[in-house]
Amino acid sequence: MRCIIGAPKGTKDILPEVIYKWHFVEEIVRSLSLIFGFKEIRTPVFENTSLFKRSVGDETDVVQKEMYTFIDKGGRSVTLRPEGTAGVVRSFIENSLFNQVLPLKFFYINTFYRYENPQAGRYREFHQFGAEIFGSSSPQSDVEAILFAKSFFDKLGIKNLLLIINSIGCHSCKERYSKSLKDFFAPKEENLCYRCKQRIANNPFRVLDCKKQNCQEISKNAPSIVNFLCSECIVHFDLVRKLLDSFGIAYVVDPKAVRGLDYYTRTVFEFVSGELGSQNSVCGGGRYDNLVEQMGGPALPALGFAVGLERLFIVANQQHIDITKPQSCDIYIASATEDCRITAMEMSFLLRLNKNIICEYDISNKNLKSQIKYADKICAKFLLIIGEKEKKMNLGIVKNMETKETFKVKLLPREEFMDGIISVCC
RNA sequence: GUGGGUAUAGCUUAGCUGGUUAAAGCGCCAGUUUGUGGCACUGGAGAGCGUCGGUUCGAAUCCGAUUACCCACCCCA
Repeated sequence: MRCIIGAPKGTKDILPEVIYKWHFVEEIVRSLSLIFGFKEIRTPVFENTSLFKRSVGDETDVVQKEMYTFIDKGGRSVTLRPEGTAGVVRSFIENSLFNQVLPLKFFYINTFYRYENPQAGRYREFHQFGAEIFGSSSPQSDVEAILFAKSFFDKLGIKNLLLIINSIGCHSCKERYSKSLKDFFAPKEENLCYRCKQRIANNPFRVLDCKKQNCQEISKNAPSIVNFLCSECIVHFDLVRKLLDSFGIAYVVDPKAVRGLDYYTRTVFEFVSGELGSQNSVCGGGRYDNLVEQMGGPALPALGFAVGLERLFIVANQQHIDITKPQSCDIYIASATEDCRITAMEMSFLLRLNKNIICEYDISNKNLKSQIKYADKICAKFLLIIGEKEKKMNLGIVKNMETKETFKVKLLPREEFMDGIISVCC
């Protein structure tokens, strides 16, 4: 059946039958964050458009073509968040969190929005678990972030992820590299595409990403970032690698790994999976040492990463990671007559509210047989039958649906009833 | 934004070269004698074939457009 109005393109409902998987993953995020000292932060779903333009970068694809931007009734341009870092950085500065003891570590589980054509592992609304660390420039914090992500995957039982790392240099390295790229591209400007001609001036790194044939050809011989790293950046990257080595974390250095968001500096990393189809990245992140200052805050180093949860589930399913479905009904209370039905209802509330037992009873006037069938279908562990004769004798029949064993319990007094149920069912 | 594929009951599908009330399995609902589930049997509800338009005496079957989904490019998680 088709609803008159369907869900927007690229969005998905998460139905009750699978929500427990999300709860499971979210619970791992929360418990792990607690242990690792990352505190949850919640920021708005929408921000002022300029926030993303300035932080993510005006020339990036995310800003250029993927943002859900609209004018609100007050004439303000606002945008549904396409990523998590910008909002957290904004909040960090706006709430003067830099005055607290540093470093500070945050995590979030949020929805994000990108106007893209959906495909495997890509949606217009998607979920990310992300983490950010503010106030440390040391390689330890890079590895702290990487190990946090790694521990999360390990805890879930996800295997065979490849960790890719690279250094794209600090502000001054990028500056020098940028200048070199400009010098390289300038004489060839005529052969570049319209967009790239503009990019040379604004953001020459993006020319390297352009997929127009001509631009790609020209980019082939462009200088590589590797040759522009300053000694500090080289030392930093070496230390990151040494730390990873000493922890026995396998990784691959890929000099071409460049994150598509402008704010990244120095270490960038990514966890990729071979079980994902074309969108093979489950986690991406890196350092953004200039962003806080650039957004009006103090000059503080920072870094972070984000895990795409939809993609994570694809990998988890591929690897048959089993997440046990929680019990949906402990006891179903069936009733034979109208009068018994009321008793069933009373008993349900007693058990629910006093004993935390997941308890169901008939709310649709089914006959006894149908009620029992229903109890079976919802996988009730126990069945309590309130029968007419038994009720007169102050008794109810409890049946273990699996073993078919039956027991009798007193209905009154209430305390005795509840104790009786507990002793039989727990 | 571009390219390819798909579009039939809740789900998975059959409907060949156009022809009467569109079919099956699963699921759902009800019943199979008095108050007890999972099996079996019987019956029932449920789609007018994504949408709009065209060709035709006649279309789920042909053509066009459109939308959505799947996959890919780009980019990202």
